Amino acid sequence: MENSRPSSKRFLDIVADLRTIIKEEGAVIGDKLPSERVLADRLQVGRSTIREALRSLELLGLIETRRGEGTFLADYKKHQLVEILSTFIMQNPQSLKSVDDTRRIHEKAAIECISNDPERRTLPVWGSFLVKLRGTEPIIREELLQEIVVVSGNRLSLKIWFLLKQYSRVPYHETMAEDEKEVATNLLKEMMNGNSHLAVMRYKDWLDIVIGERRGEHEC
Amino acid sequence: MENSRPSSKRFLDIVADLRTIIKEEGAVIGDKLPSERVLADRLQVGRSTIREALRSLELLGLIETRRGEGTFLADYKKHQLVEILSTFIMQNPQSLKSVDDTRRIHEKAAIECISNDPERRTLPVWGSFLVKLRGTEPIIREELLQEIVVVSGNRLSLKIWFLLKQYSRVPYHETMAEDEKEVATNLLKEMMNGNSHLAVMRYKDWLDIVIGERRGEHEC
DNA sequence: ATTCTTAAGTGGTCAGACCACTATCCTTTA
DNA sequence: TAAAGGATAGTGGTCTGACCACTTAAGAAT
Repeated sequence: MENSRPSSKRFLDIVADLRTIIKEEGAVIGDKLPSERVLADRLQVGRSTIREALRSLELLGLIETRRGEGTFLADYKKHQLVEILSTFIMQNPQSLKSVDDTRRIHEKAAIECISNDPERRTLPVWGSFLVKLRGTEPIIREELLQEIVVVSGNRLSLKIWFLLKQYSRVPYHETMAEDEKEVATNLLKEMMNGNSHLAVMRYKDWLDIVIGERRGEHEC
Repeated sequence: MENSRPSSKRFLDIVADLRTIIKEEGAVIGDKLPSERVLADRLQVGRSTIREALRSLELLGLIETRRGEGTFLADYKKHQLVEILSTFIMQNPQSLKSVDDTRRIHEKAAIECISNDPERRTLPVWGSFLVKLRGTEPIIREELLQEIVVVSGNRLSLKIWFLLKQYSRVPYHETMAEDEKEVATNLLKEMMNGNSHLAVMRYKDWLDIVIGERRGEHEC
């Protein structure tokens, strides 16, 4: 079975075999996998080969290992995909602008998504935000944007957004000023009305307030 | 240096150390890395630990190993971790949709960016594409989109797009049909005219052709 | 019944030994 | 001289066995 065409890279076969085992045993997220020694015996390979395969899957975020306990199926919805590449491929974070621009791309897309979806744009959470914006309580900037990106429903986009937020120079953790609240209110209203175009314009107004400069530049 | 806070997973530290070595030596794609035995000696760890790290990076497609020759920096743009994640992570159709949606977010943003930038939208490369689209030569789908994302100038967005393209189920490597060429032509024209709104609409027309279904859904 | 000790099981790491393969140098040969 | 061939060193691929650090749970002592 696993002997079909043994490639020159045994550990790659093991990766495939592990997939088979997981599937056959119907393992669910959080379940414990057989120990390295058991796997080595069952697949008739050395333990080091098993480990090379497991470590690869671990770096991918597919499994999780705990010393003294065992190996477990990880929640691959939180794949470290982006993190790995952010530390390896994207070794040139010299362009903070790229980070900010990309973050805005996702924010803008989320706003449009919600505006165009009758269900999402009528969620009660937006009404709650409107009330809070009218009040005097301090509101952190990222609260609103995070809710927007979350509600848009694209988990990968959300993941990327969270990552970029960390690298961003935009002061997302600060509270909103009064005029800022007004712009945010307009943004929400346009979004709830399903007018994605105007909602995006209000979003850009808000950016102007937060950042100050940059208007008229190409907005990439 | 590499002894700063050794985590419980040594091989993860090694992964980081390898990144440092690659960076310091200014290694470029195709360059040869030090041998496993040399690395083990230099980083003061066992060879198996080095191998676990290297195998992880190999599965990610970041390096390439050839028995008898050595380990080389791979071209991450082409390698196939597609297969791995499509069999592990991407079993969940929800994840697949996230990938496709996110990829479209970046494509759409790039189109808007270029449309709104007088310099970028008048680049001679678009004229070349128009000519090619009029001709009978086969054109690969991703050629045009890749050029668009490249020209948009956001390197981070480009890297994310490259990554997502690998995971995507959309047949980007196929050639364009005749009616497809017409839509692409319209997309380019609107973009060159600076009409981002219409350009995006043509882009969505193109998506309809490529994928077939999905129209009227909320487009996130 | 509680606490403590112990043993078994697990992942983490290392060292050494082969094997298979590749490239290179160097001898042999035509 | 030039080509063919073979020995050799270096590389990744794999296995074995041995520790270590840690967790868990069974069992002993209180």
